[in-house]
Amino acid sequence: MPKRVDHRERRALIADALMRVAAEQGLEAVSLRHVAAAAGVSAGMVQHYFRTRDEMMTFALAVVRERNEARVTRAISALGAAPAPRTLLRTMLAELLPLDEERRADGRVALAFLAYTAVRPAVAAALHDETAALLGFVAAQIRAGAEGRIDPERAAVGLLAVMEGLGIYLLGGHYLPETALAALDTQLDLLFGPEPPPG
Amino acid sequence: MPKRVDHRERRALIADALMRVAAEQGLEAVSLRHVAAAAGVSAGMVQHYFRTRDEMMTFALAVVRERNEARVTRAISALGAAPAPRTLLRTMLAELLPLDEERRADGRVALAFLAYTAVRPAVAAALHDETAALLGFVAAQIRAGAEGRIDPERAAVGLLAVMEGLGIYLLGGHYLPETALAALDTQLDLLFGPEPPPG
DNA sequence: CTTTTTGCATTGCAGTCGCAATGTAAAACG
DNA sequence: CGTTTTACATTGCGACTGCAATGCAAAAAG
Repeated sequence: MPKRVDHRERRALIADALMRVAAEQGLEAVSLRHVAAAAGVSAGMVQHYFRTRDEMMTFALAVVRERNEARVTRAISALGAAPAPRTLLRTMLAELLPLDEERRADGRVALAFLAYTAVRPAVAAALHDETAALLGFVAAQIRAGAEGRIDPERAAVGLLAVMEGLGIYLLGGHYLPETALAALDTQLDLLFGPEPPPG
Repeated sequence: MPKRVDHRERRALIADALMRVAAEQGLEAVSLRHVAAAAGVSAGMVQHYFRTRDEMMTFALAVVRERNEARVTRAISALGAAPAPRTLLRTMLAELLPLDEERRADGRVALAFLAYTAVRPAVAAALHDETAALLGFVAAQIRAGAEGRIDPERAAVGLLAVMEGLGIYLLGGHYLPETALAALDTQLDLLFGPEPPPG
């Protein structure tokens, strides 16, 4: 086996370029040649690492999900051991919101993929599992931290929906970041009772 | 002026076909020829009523928004005079969720347009105004109906976000319609206090 | 050394795209 | 009547698309 190169690295390089194109011009502008140009490589090389466009798209979708997962994991582990459920949820959900330009770019790509998968149900299965896992985690936190007034499952569905909806509105530029964060805190107030965050 | 035809009617016919194509295959499949085929007319006729593709897209986007507005207006007026704020909000928000196949199709198109406008900020201004108007209305209802415990503005942002997020998850097939409705009612419980709906 | 496999570049092809140009039929106007 | 204006239909062009095919250099294998 000659000229060993790191396949994952190359694919990640190409996927990065793809996401740059998608964030700036939409998924419809993602073509072999555009991505190649954005990555500064030849179109043939892109074709060498992704035999079809769909294969490239699927890989990029996986990258988006892994990025989000890494972000959440990092933010949570930075909280130290056994944080309060409310703090944990607030940290996690705020991390998932497109509050800075980097996350906005990722969010635009995620939104484009959301519309993409809405028409290709086969690809949407992975997202389904991700939501289910997230939902279970959030419900557990609510169960642990909130008073027993409300059904944790239902409250978790609502809380995740708030996060998702705020993300959409933020991407559309309808709200300022502080408005979205205030709405998120208000939602947590409703679930956990009013509690001014320390610091 | 010869051969008088109703321009609005023709444009609506074409826009209907466009939305059928967009709902089934995504916005990227919306081309002059595809739309013409779906409408059962020639491509030249489409070009006669929309000089550019962008003009056609913009018109279709307006149609989506008008459909939603009409749906909400109809559902609200069916409530009779002076309904309770909570009832009003629940009716309105439930009407905006993609709970049946017709609204799912519209929702897929709306989602596609959302991703579309995320990359074309100039087109997004109209959506911005719509959100602001909706937000003011929801805030007024909350102010009128909920106890003074919470800031109506923030609560309105959260409530709209819940609706939007539930819509996204419903389109992705992550939740059943009854799960989404239960989450919506839970959210209203949080704002207005637990109150079993009559009937 | 030769052989073989891999990495990548280039080229070409069939198809689709938006859009302009052109043609034609028909109806209102003078 | 003729003229003009509207409502389409058809054709064609340049640009772009995904993708297959082909070529070629370099490095590992024997």
